[in-house]
Amino acid sequence: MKYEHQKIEPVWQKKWEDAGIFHAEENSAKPKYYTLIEFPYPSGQGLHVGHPRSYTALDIVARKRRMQGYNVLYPIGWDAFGLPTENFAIKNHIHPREVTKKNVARFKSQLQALGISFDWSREINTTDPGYYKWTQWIFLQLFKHGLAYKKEMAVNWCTSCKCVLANEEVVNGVCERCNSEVIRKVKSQWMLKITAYAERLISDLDLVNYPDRVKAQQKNWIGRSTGAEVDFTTTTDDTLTVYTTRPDTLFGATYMVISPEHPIIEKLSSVIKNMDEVRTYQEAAARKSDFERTEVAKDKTGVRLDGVEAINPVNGRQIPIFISDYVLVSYGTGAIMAVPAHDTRDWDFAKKFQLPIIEVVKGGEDVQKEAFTDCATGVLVNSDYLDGLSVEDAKKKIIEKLTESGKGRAKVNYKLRDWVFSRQRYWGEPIPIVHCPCCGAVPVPESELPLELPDVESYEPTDNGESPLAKMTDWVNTKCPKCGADAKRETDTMPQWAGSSWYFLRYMDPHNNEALASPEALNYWSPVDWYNGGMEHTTLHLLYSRFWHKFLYDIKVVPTPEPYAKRTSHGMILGENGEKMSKSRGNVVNPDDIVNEYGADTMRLFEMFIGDFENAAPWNSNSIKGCRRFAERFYNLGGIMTNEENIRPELEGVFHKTIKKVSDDIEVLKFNTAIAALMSLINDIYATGSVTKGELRIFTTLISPFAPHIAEQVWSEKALGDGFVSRAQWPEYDESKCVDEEIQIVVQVNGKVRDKINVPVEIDKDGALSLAKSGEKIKALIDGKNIVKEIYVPGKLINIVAK
RNA sequence: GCGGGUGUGGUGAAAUUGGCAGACACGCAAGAUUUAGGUUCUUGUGCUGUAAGGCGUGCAGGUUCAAGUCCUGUCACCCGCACCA
Repeated sequence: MKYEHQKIEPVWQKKWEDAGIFHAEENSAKPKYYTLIEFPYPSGQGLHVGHPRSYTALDIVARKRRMQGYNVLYPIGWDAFGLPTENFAIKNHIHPREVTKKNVARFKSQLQALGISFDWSREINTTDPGYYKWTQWIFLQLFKHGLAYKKEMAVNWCTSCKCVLANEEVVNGVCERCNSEVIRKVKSQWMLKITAYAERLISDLDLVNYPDRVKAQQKNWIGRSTGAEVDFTTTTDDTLTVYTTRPDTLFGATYMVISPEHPIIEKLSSVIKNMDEVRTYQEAAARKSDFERTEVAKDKTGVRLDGVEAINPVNGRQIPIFISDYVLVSYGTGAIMAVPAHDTRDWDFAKKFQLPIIEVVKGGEDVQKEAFTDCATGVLVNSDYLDGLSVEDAKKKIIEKLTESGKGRAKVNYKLRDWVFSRQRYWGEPIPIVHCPCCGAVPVPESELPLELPDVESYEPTDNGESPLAKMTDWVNTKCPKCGADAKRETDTMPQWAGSSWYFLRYMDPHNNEALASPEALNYWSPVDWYNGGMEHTTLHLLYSRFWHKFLYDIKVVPTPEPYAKRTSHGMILGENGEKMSKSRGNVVNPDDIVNEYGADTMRLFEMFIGDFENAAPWNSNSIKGCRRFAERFYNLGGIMTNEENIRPELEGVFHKTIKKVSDDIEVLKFNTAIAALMSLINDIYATGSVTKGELRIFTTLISPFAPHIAEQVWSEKALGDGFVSRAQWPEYDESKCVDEEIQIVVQVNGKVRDKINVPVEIDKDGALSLAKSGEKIKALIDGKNIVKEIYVPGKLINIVAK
């Protein structure tokens, strides 16, 4: 028989589906294991070769767990709301629902052709009203708990999508999706108070098993800093509060800077003599996009407020106040005290505006030439009662003093900002809120959920920045659920991140109409045991979903404080030229072509063999052949099978070692070396000219998570066991059989390998040494020399140091 | 600037606590079989040298009997954040 993947793969896929062997069991007595991959956005391009890297990896884990006796949940669904679908719909005048349906069908058939052991009976879709009913429900709970609020604010506005973007969606000042310019625009937006969870989002990272780089990146993004707030009074008797991480340098503050948007400017407009100049600067700053504002970062600009000064609370000194766009309104208090001697940005500004620079921390070079910013070594000077203290001690002391006098307090700040949650778009979950002239924002009653997306004639966003839903007057005009007065529905929709912030919960109980999932299902399946996904989601999806989950934990909907016990991350698959795959670069590989030509098993083996799972790897069409050959060599083993059940003695050691290696490597994502070990084993088997039935059974079981179709085929053709190999038991190894009786050790002279000898494993130092010295090569090298030292590492080497 | 990562043959890459650098695979070369070609099999394949030997994990030092691995310095590239006070 010849190995024909086109024939066997669809057969086994159908048999698996018919037998439902990958369905998670209800009410199972087995221990549970929940493996999760990031559900795909069903784009029009179809599956990318990057998708199977993650899916196959956790498929291997899921298949191994089933064979180890676990009740495994490995689900799949569609993150189907989103802009590309909507844009395609607009362009081609098709309803986004139809586009989604088509794309999902294509993705599904592509995934099924890969033989991933998903439980298709639990398939979900975020655009399904039965699903987004609960997305809306969660939003209402957030609203009721004061964590969803509406706010007039400057937002990121994509000029092409005509839509608000979250900070996370703006990359280098342009829209992450369409690369168009993003400008700032003041609009009323729904916000989610993720900042209320900032502290726990950091501290609870201790509860989970994530890679350090993921934890570091999340911490960095949340950006916790400790310092103090200090109240400065002004010559007009107003108060200006600043935030600083260096309260110890307060005596060195020689001016203040507030952001151009700071509200005190309006308050002081009658006092400020150069208001025209101030207004001009404010307008210029407002016109700048975030991008421009950071592009020209190094050149400081600003305007001094003429007619008002601030008073330093520790020494009563009057200092000028500037406005400058290097101070951000969105962080801290939107105002800073400037200490040019010890802050590089303040130093630049002071030099440009010829402001005094007073040294208050000694230890650096001349502060007139360069700011001294090191906190670890300096000693305080020119600072009254702080003189002589270290920076650390001075911080404590000044905060103490400020607190006593009521002029300041310790303060923690975060870079993380609240989540801009509304989008002026059609293809998203409607926000279930009614705006009533008397009652304000009123939640749609839960009994009326889902609030379905109405059909509209045109999905184009409007030029004034309103959602296409605003044109649907029949839908928009409604009654206030509270007082019955005429009211209007909220017309903004939720961002794509909404549906993906809780989808893993829905898989636990996907058809429930009474709750997002039953408490029993949540208790049994929570938390996700192993979640694999891309690094690009670390500060978006992963953070958002941790936030939602923590909120659901607080209101006692879910049983665990963290959603994912373990997170791992795959590297990208790059084009053959080492660049990111993209249409414009012409280096895209279509997974369908690979599956057709080489088969799903070869595709799976190749993607796992390609390199370190966590690092990026360039595609290499040549290497696929090696994996295909391996698959064929495995299939051909059937042709040299004998009917013995035992493992032959000469292969016993290598079999046990390989079982151990493959078992261990899967747990630590070393799929490449697991496959290498299997290749090596098959080479050893071929070297003997035959394979016993017992040996082939073990080999087939070991390879089955990687190449399941061909494994099933060999399992059934050679009658290796009952039913499916996918239901067989994972092989065990015997530690004592992993150790060889005779081993080769290396003999070094002065650290250089000169000889190799075979010794029994239990040999002692003297025995090994005398054996080593009896070799002709070694004899010649140490002859007539003084032996200074002899090192023996059992099982490894001997090193003779001779002079 | 801050945080994280990478650097090893012609190529993708391996390498428990420091202990044989290059497993496994691709490619290449020679041979065998079959053939029209491919497939399959065997052998070889880090560089250098006829050989013995010498050299070799970005670069420069250091520790050690022994360093890809530890320490100090340095270069290059990649990813994330970035006027966050």
